[in-house]
Amino acid sequence: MGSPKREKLLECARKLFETEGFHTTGIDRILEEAGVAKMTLYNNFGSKDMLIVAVLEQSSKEMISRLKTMISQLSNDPYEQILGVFDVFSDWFSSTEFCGCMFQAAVAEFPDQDSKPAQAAKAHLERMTTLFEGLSTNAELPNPQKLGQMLAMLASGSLCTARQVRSKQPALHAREIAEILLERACSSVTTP
Amino acid sequence: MGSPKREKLLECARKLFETEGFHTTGIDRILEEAGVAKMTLYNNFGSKDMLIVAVLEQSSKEMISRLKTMISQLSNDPYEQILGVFDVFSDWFSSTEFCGCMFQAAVAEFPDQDSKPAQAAKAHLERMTTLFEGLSTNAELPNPQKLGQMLAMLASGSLCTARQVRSKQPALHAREIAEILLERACSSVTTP
DNA sequence: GATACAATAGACCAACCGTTCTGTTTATTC
DNA sequence: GAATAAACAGAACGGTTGGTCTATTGTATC
Repeated sequence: MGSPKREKLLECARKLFETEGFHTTGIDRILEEAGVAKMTLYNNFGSKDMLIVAVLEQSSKEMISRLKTMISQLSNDPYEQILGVFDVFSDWFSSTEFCGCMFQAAVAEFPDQDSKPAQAAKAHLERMTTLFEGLSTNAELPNPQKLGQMLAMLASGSLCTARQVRSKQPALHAREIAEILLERACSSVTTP
Repeated sequence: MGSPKREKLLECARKLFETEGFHTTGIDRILEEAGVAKMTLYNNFGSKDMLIVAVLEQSSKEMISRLKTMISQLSNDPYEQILGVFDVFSDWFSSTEFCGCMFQAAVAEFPDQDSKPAQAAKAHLERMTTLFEGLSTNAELPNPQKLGQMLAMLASGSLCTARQVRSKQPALHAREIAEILLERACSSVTTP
């Protein structure tokens, strides 16, 4: 399932798409960076768009699973794990490599919602929402679905703000808001 | 200051950029839609990028001023006016024309932060933040700067979520969170 | 050593891009 | 009515794009 050339292609494409955008980075740039022939790209992925989709899908799954392991390392308490997501974001935003969220970029660069890249980006949003919803359920909070959507929106907001201001502050603010949100949800169920 | 041809160009360009993206819509599409000769574009704006900048600047000023008048029509209370922003968003998201926030799209399509379009998009974010900060100051809430940043982030989150789910729900959720935030900020100053 | 397969480099393609240039038409102003 | 300037249509420009084709090279397996 993953030939070394294919992996190299995915890795370089991801890096370039992340830093320079999807439309702006040409096929040739990717090939040059990966040290791979043109036909290997087309044999493996079929087209540039499908390469983009493959990059998005791989990145999404990788990000979600990494997020899950990192927050589970931080705490066993699902309540703390929710806040942990924003701690992970905080570190991410602080790193020099950070240049915004690929999936938000994909949504913007492929306005046609029916296009494959746009659908891949949407799938990621749903995974993030499901992640938050699951954590809210584990924390036995009321209305976990709504809370999941709110937290995912908060995460999106911090991501797209961080892209512009290039600081960890949006993550800190989002965490603070999430804390208030959880506190309220918690007290609404423990006190009448 | 604004020749009719120039206005027509700006209007059509805005519509096309909004619905189909900046890179994807070519010069020729805009000219065809506006019924304008190529040289009029280059005489008025110099380049495609500068046309984009002009569109972004005009749209930003228009949006901010429209937002201000709409929330002032809703209420005189700055507290209610803050929430009013999300009511305006709610209507916006519900409309069939809604296809996401131009400025977030610009940020994604121009990853180089030093590029003119990216700077124009950043200027808009600052205007939004300043708007919320001003309203928070008027409402005599503590730490209006931080609150302004939080509310702007909330607005961004609702915008980029709405682009994907195409519903008013993100606006409703953001409004609810904003309400909680204001309530807390308010009580922290009235009660010890 | 022969066969088969994968990957290579690089020429090649049509299409499109943003931009410039040319020559003509229209409208405004004196 | 002449002069000036703006807008026009459209050809042409050089460059880039995603994608295809060809012919060659390496590398396994039998």
